[in-house]
Amino acid sequence: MPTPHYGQPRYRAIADELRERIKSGAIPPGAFLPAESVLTAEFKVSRGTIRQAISALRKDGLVATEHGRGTYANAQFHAQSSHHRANPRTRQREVSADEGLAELFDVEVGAPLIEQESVVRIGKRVATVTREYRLGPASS
Amino acid sequence: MPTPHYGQPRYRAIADELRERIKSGAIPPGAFLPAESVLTAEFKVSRGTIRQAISALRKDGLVATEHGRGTYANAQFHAQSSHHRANPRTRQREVSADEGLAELFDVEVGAPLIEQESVVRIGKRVATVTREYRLGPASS
DNA sequence: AGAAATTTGTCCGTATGTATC
DNA sequence: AGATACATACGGACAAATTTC
Repeated sequence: MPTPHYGQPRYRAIADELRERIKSGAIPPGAFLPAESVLTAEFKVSRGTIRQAISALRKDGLVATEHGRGTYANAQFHAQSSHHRANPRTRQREVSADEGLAELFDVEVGAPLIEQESVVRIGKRVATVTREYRLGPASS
Repeated sequence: MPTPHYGQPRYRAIADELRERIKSGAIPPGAFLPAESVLTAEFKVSRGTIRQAISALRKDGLVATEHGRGTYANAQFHAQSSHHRANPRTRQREVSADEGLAELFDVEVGAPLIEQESVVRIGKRVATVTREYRLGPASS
């Protein structure tokens, strides 16, 4: 009998649980989370649900995932003013609309937008950088 | 708010948008479309709707899907190779690297980069603007 | 060097329940 | 009632990157 989702969806509950483990230090920065297969066993949900939960954490910048390797907790505090590059392959932040974006979105210059930046590396070299813009939350 | 489908259903609007991206070259022949999960995020619709849209493109022969790999644009001998540059949703230009880009690409601030901008409209509204950066020609 | 195992990425099909036009 | 669409969830299969043997 699949899928009653009264109240809170399971993927969100799982995301909360994992977030807690990271913030509490049970999963220290840099350490890998259990594999998806392990998490499905632990929480007794399907893999898709686990992936949904992890996806939420990734969007929050809490974790990063690498194909064939795993998902690990990010060191997210003390982010800037350091001399060496961590590896944020994707990053979300709020920016002000430049002239071009303002015109496209039909907002004023300087209006808040959400920028999602992702970096594609080939080997160590950066191949492409993609910045995707959406309207900020303060818009209907 | 779920489901106002005045006039055109959303899956058809999304199919049109994707078709446009392919024909405009934003998704060149052979290139993969974003994954279903990415498209759900981009268009803010459910997976079922995305699958409906892609299914339409597949029926038109515009794209092909391979299990476990993804969906890619077909090498579509564009019929008569005519001149349809009416509504360029995508645009390419040369820009100067800002601080963030310069660091990622490991070039100086102000170095020339190629920016490819594409605009996704849902109905008349601009949903997302994507700017993709690559190194300019002046780099080997 | 090569094969196997592990792990994530992606798609397939299906299902339940809700809501709106 | 029917079509459209949402969010959630299942289980399966194949693909691809990485690690281990």
